[in-house]
Amino acid sequence: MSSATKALTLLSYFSTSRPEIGLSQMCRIAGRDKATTYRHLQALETAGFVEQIPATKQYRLGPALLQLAQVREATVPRKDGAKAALAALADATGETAHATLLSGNVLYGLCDCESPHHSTRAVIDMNVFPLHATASGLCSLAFGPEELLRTAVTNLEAFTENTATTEAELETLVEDVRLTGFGRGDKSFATETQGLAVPVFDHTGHFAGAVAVASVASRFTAELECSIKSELIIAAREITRNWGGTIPDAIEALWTASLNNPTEMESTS
Amino acid sequence: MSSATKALTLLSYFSTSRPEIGLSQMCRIAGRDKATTYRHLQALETAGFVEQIPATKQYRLGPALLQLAQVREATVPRKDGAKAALAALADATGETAHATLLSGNVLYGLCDCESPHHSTRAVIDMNVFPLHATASGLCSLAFGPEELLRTAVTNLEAFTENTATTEAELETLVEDVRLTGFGRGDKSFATETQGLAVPVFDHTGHFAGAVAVASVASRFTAELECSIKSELIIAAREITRNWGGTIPDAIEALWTASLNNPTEMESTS
DNA sequence: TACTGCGGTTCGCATATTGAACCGTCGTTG
DNA sequence: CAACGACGGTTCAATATGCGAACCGCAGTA
Repeated sequence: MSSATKALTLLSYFSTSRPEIGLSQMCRIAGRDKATTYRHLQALETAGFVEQIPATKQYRLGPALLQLAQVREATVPRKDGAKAALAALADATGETAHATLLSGNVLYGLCDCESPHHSTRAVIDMNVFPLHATASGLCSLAFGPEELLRTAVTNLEAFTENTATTEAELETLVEDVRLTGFGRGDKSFATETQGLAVPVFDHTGHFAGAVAVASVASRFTAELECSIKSELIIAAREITRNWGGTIPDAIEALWTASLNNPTEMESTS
Repeated sequence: MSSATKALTLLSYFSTSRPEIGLSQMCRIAGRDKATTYRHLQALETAGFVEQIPATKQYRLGPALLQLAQVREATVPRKDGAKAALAALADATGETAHATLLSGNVLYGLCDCESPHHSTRAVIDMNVFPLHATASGLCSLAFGPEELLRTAVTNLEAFTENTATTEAELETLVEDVRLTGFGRGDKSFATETQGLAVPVFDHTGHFAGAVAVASVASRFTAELECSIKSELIIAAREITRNWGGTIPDAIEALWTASLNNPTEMESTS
């Protein structure tokens, strides 16, 4: 791991739920030496990727990110194209909706949207989505590039007791996604959440990412699932259109079949 | 310069006008070795800060930036607070408006807004604003931390023949800003543009950045200048309020005086 | 006063980083 | 078509660079 990579990974520890991190705290989180961490934070600071709050000496994400994100959006304005569809999806289902973006072998969270409909809701606070344990990740494995599966099996971390931890388990899950057209995360990432995802495609015609709904497991019923699936399809079409792609006919057919005989499809898993 | 810093600086070469950069091109721009640049780009890629377009092998900014910028915005939503005011400013003046943010010793562009009023207009395409050559930069030197001037004089690059290139020249310019409350960039950064800027303040009560209007030199008249100044003051008050700060009374007084006897003030420069 | 945890610094060692040189491939051109 | 140059990517010896244990001063506190 290059030292540049090490420095950059520090950034991923910032999140909306933990926006400010002190030096010692960062050392503990990253599991690295204080001097090293300090130098890395300094490097990040000179580049404007973090800034130090003078009062508390804590670090937080810096303004240079706004710059670069702006350039990225101006060049590849995918986030804009997803926002409206996600809002509609969250509103229609009453659950948290989010979109993910595959870049290389990594699935990044792009944008998420909570619904105010319930007081309890799933909160998306991730930068990178594990491929083997989330509905979006399984979608990527099912419809993304084939080599993705090879990288996924190298890290089958068990997030819950439902996480697939063997290559065989994972392959059955992926096969199920290929049959139904829906990625399912049945408490496989967090014990309280139930995820459903569908793939989206970009102008190259390839798999580009996924759009998903994370529901609270305790209120997840067959009716809700059916409703979420319908809305997911609408959102996937919308986002795919915005990104200049089209849903492959094969997948549209899967969705139709899957919605018409849900029980038969579920029995295949 | 740490290798992390070196890798991070590569990111700053991306801009809306140059969103995709190949390996060799990046080497030339950065003036560094090919192998080194390649490794740096790889590190950036694994961190999601750049991604490689499979078709052309060129690199462009990656999706991880969107993540982090989102967190930054959620934590310190300054851009949102400036957007509306900038739009109003651009609309009222018919010129390009922008806001800058001081972090450490560097003045970053935060957000800009072009007015559709004229067919020719100033285009803001900078990540970092030179302190000695822009209206916003002079504002920072005049009202920001004192040590800023020391770092500014270490790089007095001449962008045009009007750029201040000696410490003495720069100090007269800064002194003028301190007397009038307005930063002026009289074709000091580009030969065709005329900038006017005022400082904005954040919740700490310190100088936080500047809001500015960049006009096309050929249509810059005394009337336009007066109009821009009035609108700038309105925008500065608005943005400062949004950032939780207040305009120091001393600066409000400068503006009032400067607007009442513009000729007398100009004679001091 | 002694103790703890904090941000920040020092310094010798060893490892990760460096860049000249090299490779295979592509599109161009005489 | 073969020679050419530009490109992305790789190798390897040399050494610059990053590393971390130990240390410093400070602030809170018991």
